[in-house]
Amino acid sequence: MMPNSGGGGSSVAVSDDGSSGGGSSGGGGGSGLRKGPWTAAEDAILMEYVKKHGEGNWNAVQKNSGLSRCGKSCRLRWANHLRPNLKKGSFSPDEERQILELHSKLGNKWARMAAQLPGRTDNEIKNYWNTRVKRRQRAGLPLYPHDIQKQANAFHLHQNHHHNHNHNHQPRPSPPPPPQLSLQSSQQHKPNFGSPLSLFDPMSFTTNTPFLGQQSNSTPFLNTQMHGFKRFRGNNLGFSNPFSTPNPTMFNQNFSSQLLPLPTLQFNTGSYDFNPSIRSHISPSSSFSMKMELPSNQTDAPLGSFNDYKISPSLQRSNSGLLDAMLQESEAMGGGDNVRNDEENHGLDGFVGDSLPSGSFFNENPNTPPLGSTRQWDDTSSPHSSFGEKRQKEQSQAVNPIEDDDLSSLLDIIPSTMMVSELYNDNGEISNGHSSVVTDDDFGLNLQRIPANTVNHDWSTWNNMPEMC
DNA sequence: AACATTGGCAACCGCTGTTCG
DNA sequence: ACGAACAGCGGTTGCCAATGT
Repeated sequence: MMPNSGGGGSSVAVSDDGSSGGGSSGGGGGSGLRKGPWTAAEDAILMEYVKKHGEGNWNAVQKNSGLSRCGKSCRLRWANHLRPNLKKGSFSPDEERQILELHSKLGNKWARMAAQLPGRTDNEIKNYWNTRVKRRQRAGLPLYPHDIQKQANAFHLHQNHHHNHNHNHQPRPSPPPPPQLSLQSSQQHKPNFGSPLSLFDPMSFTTNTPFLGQQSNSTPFLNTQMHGFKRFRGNNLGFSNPFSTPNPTMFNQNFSSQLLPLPTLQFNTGSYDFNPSIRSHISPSSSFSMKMELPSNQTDAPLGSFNDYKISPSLQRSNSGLLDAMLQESEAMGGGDNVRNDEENHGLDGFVGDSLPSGSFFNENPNTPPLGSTRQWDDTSSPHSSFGEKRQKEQSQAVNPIEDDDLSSLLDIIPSTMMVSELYNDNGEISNGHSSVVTDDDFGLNLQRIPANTVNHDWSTWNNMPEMC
């Protein structure tokens, strides 16, 4: 698909209130703030501002730089497009699987998911998921492969057990949500799929399922768990520098305990067990597909180098899930001990061909008409999907320098063996914080529309999916 | 060729939580 | 204790391009 050169947010407009939502976070209150797509000039201003002052205190951007954008908009633009080490382009199969696994465990906690996917933003993940949800929903297919489902069950059971075990020791500030399909806020009006595994079988899913009954009686994830960390801003004007090195001490003291969910969601595993009789042996030996693109058409201006960013001791002052991700990525990319050499991992940890483990991606939902024996659980049917890009695997594996019980339990469930393409292209990744420009001629784009009969590997169904699209 | 549908994505919106005076 | 300011999260919107009919 073409990069969105037009930019999403409709036409450029001038905001009357400037305070897009939330309290006063918009700042500036109605002084002709711009809305809509960002221009290169605006990007440059914002980049320059962050370069000088670091992240945080976004409302000061407008005041100090003359940028006619609300602080909220600045933060968003920075976080999603301008900050260093952002990884643009399609999700790799590894990343896609990670998203599945994380979503199965966390639900629509995009920011936390993004924290586990270096270089990816919550918005990206959210968009990916939403489009995928729509597609799979239309197709009546399960969202989670069997193995991920099992992992998620194990995870939640473990977490629940862990929680129960410590029940008398930890305050539980969040009351259970009302029975509903998701754990989302009351602003949600449309049917949604926020709950972990709630989309497992959309065709047969009803509010009477045991799963929901369990859920309704359970405590949701603690949405506020991160705040103690996120709000760890302090004495340096609230600024942080996104280009500094993470402080391991801070991680040990704050990160893990704040980041981790404490889900107590219970699952009725028996009700959602798939028939694993048919297995898909996915041989991801596909062509590498990775489009690199500007964050938008507005960022084609020279954005300057980050090399001269000052290293501020105020790094972790203002924080976010995105910063978490950055910190992790920084750790991964900085040649730390956790970083594994690319060369070591090529074609190793992943499964290849018939050795692909636990890939029983099927929906044997009795309510769903059989689609044939070749039906597979199929996510990379997404035209946005890509294959290969192995280095993301290393990144994802090297993500977490943090260890504690909860996080370990989470990470332990995520298999170290991810699907790996046999073919890949090392050029297909941004690692230096600049958006690589790959034109629409990028082969990855072309691959997305390859007819099934021209793709000579088992993943063809992922690209084709005649039943679905 | 024209129109409709779909996919992708940037940006906005509404809300909540935290910090600070 | 209270409210304003701030920061961030998750959901939604709306545009554009590609694809399908």
